[in-house]
Amino acid sequence: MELKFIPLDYGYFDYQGRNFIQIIGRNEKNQRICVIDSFEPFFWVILKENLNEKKISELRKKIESIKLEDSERRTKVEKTEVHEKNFLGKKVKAIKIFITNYKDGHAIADKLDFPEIECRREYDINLITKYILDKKITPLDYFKVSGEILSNSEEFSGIDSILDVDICIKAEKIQKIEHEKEIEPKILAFDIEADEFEIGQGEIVMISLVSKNFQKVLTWKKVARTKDMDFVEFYKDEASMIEAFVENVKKISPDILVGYFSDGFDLPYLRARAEFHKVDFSLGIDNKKPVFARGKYPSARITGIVHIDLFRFIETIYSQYLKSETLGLDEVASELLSENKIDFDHKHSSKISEEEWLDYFKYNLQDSVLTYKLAFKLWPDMLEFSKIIQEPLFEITRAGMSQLLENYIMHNLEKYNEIIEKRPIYDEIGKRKQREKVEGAFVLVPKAGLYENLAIFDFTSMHTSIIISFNISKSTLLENKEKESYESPEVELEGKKQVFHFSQKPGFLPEIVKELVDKRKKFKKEYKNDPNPITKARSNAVKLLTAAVHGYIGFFGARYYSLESSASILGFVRKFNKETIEKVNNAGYHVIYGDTDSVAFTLGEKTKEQVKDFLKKLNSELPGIMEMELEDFYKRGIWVTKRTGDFGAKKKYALIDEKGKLKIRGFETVRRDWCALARELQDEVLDMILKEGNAENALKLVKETIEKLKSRKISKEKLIIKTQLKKPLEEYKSISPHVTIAKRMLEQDMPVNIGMLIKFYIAEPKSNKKELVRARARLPDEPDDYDIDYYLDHQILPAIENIFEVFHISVDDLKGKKQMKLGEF
DNA sequence: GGAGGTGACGTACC
DNA sequence: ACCGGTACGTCACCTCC
Repeated sequence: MELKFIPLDYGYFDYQGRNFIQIIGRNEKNQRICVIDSFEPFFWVILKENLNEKKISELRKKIESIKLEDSERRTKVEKTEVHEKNFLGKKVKAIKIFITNYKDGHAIADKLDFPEIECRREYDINLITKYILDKKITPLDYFKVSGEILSNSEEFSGIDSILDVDICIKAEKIQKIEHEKEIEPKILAFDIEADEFEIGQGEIVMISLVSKNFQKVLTWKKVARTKDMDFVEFYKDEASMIEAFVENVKKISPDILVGYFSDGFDLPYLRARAEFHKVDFSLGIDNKKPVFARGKYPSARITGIVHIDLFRFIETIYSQYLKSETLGLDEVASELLSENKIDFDHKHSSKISEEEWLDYFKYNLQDSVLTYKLAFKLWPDMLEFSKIIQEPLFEITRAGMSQLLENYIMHNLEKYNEIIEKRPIYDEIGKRKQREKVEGAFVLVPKAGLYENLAIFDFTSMHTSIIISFNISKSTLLENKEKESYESPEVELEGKKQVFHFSQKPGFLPEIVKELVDKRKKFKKEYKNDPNPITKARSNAVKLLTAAVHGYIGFFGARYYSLESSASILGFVRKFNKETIEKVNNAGYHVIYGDTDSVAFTLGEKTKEQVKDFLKKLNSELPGIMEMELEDFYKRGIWVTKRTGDFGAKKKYALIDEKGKLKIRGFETVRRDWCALARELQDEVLDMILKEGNAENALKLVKETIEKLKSRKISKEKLIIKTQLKKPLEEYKSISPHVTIAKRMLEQDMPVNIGMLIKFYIAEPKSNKKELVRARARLPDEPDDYDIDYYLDHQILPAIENIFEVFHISVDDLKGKKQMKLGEF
């Protein structure tokens, strides 16, 4: 029997002490397929140099006799093989050790303390990753599998009758085939509403479910049905509502179950309530409950159904493409779908009036509708990440950038015959985290002012191109200088100034990164020629991976961590930026500013053509694949002074291009922790100044705004300050306004969660005494008067003062009041 | 008891 | 534990005189 399938979900089970892989996927007839594949687990020991054949064969005998007696299984070394491999770029002899059960890899490795062994590797890799590496059954590709169909079979303790699949096949051979079209997954979105925010503390009032041609809200509240409530199903109590949820999931049988923050809220809540009522919560196609992984980032895994928490994917990966200031469902849906959540004032279900229930149901349904639509919107990105990195969707949607890149690297090492380096253990991580920081990039102090006629050059993928051009990595770092080697600029590391040398023999990591850069170019072109969501996602995915390489090398949890490499890369970054600044100045331009990989300068008398020719010349002088590009020409730009000190502020500027489009960096306008009034005013002031080249109209606007503020004509909405709560309240050493407000919210039984934006405004002091800002902070619905002086001195003026200073206009001019002279007292 | 420095904190840039 | 260094600015907190 032979059939086609696309792998979606990977799991494994033990049978007679051995590991078997259980892949759940779909075929072209849209049937759900389970493929069971064997897996021969193995890891490596790398031998010390110069061992003779006899020694090696003696060692193999010793290794082959290893058995694990105290294990719950009978695990032993099944066989060994000797291979010529590479490890960290060096040729090594290694023994491949096959064992009965991968889960005992650690225990067996612990017994391998023979003096002939240099080190043991690849027993710390996730079993599924190891399987994909070994057999190349990569997620979301098409495969042809031949083997025995299991139907009411005794095989694997009757697994085929337990699993809810259309076909279960025991694989003999699996072959990748050319894919016809991308899979269109069956997605089911869900969302719950509960009475208490604390998980399990209240009752779940309703659950919404949305899939293709399917919209439902399940509830147990006794509400009089109105004609608009067709989508609502009523149940006798919370327990039977949860049962109905499980039944619906089983009936729809989706490939993907998607929620928004469902790892942290919806699924744990459902589990807690199911446990409370002793309701069966077996969502898996194997009739098992979801498996919850605890930790800082909890996750919920369901056998056979890929559970995706969209919030997780957006937070770690997709947020860089978004403008949204918060990553809540409402704002993200608004940006990506131009659709919003339904406005509904959340309250305890006991306080909801008869008429309000319909709105609450609609609200709940809409959340699932948005989640469903977002899942489709982001599907190309999840698909492409999964295919490029070759890891399953569940992992891809939860991994950080470093994890993704590391997986990409691991899945691309075979070509280099490399044995995979170990993950740092606890002690090592501790050591790495304690080390002092390496010096970072260079930022040029700008001279404050308004400038005309500018251009910006920047290096394309600077850190990554340095890694490739100078072959920088853990494995290419030389202990001693060699004749043919790349030399880093002098850098300070561990208190001493030093220079590092890297081999000119290409290392596997820089090579893999180079391939990534080539793919980036290829996919970018592909997208240009054929713009669609898939080509766009593909191009973006490699772009993100390419950009993450330097961060990965300096990340304490990385397998290929290398502090020397990181310090060297940053040394080159500083060198090239400084050199460029100098060259630009020497060529008769005037450099205004530079940060890390960029340089901004005025053209003076020079023409654009001259600038472009000059760029060509600069590029011809750059080594390796390093390259600079013209970011753009700008009509005007403004740099301001710091509020403390009278020199130019870094990372704070505004530019206007020739089409009149503004590019604002660092200013309060782009900071979400400033009130809308200050942000909008600053934005308009910058716009006027950059368009007009002078401050006259802007000054008028400021004076008008100040007058409005003073006469309380500004709505309170514009004065709300939003600050994120970053940690549990009790961990704050310094009690700032937003912490005070969060505490008050808690007292009023309002939901307070880590990560949420705390909103408040500043009211007039109650007494004459000078009160702390936090004493004057109020919740948005508290009815006090806003503090005019606070908003003037702490929001409006700080936001615009330094801009006007460029035009020699002082604060007193701004306030529009004649100054009190000393003589008047 | 007010001035000024410093640390904690949040946010942005690259 | 889940990319890191540079930088700005606010507010609370502490010390000093």
